[in-house]
Amino acid sequence: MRIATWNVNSIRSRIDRVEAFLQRHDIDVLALQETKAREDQLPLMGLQSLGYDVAAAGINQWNGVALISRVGIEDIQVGFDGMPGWGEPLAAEARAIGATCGGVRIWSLYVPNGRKIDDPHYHYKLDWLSRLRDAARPWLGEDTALVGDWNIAPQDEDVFDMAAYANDTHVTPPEREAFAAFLDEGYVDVVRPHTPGPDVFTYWDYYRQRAIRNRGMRIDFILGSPSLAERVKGAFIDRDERMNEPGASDHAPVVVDLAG
DNA sequence: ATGGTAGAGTGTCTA
Repeated sequence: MRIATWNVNSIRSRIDRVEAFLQRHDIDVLALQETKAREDQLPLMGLQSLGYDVAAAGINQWNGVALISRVGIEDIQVGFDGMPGWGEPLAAEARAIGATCGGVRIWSLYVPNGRKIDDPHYHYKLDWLSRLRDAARPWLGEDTALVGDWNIAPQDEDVFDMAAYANDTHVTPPEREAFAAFLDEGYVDVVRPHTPGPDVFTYWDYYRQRAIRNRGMRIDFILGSPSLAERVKGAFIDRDERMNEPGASDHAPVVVDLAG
């Protein structure tokens, strides 16, 4: 089974590229972030004609998450118990949708950006991650994948220029500690072992021609529970999808192959 | 510190 995650930056403006991506790489399950569409705005026809079912959550033009699957979508959940995600002053957004697809529990996650380190959204980001970790702890014993845009670059090697991000979000010690806490609990970065070398970026800002200059960051991750990690046969970052301008999302898709 | 680009949808907000 082949699963992927992609911050698509509007599913409506890029539906042709989504469908091409699914076909080009023979994807079974695709988790999307920043769909920027309500459920009633989703472009479903083409996806359904390709054999995919869609589960999505989105309530405004900035966020939104979705799961696209051709191996079933069961037990769909939006958010989870005890976790903010709906209706709170800083959180009137859809940032997590989970479902069981082909026997694997997959969560499409769009971690809060944090904006600036003196912004309330920065603290909301850390709190959101803490609650996600609490929610995800019981899932360690199942085949679970936590995938999406984490808005954290966990290592210096994950940033094109650390000096450019001094005193900025995505690289602060508390954010890195929040990410590392998932690994400490037993979740595994299942992509890095299969992408050796320096080309690990998954995101290149639209500004300043950062894609063609390869000034990017690694902020999109697929974390697997131990049993899921044992099934991983390979992984890759579809850099070409990002580099094929114009019309690209600012993020590249990340793909993982599972045995069985 | 600021600004650069892109997408939502017309006012800016978000990233």
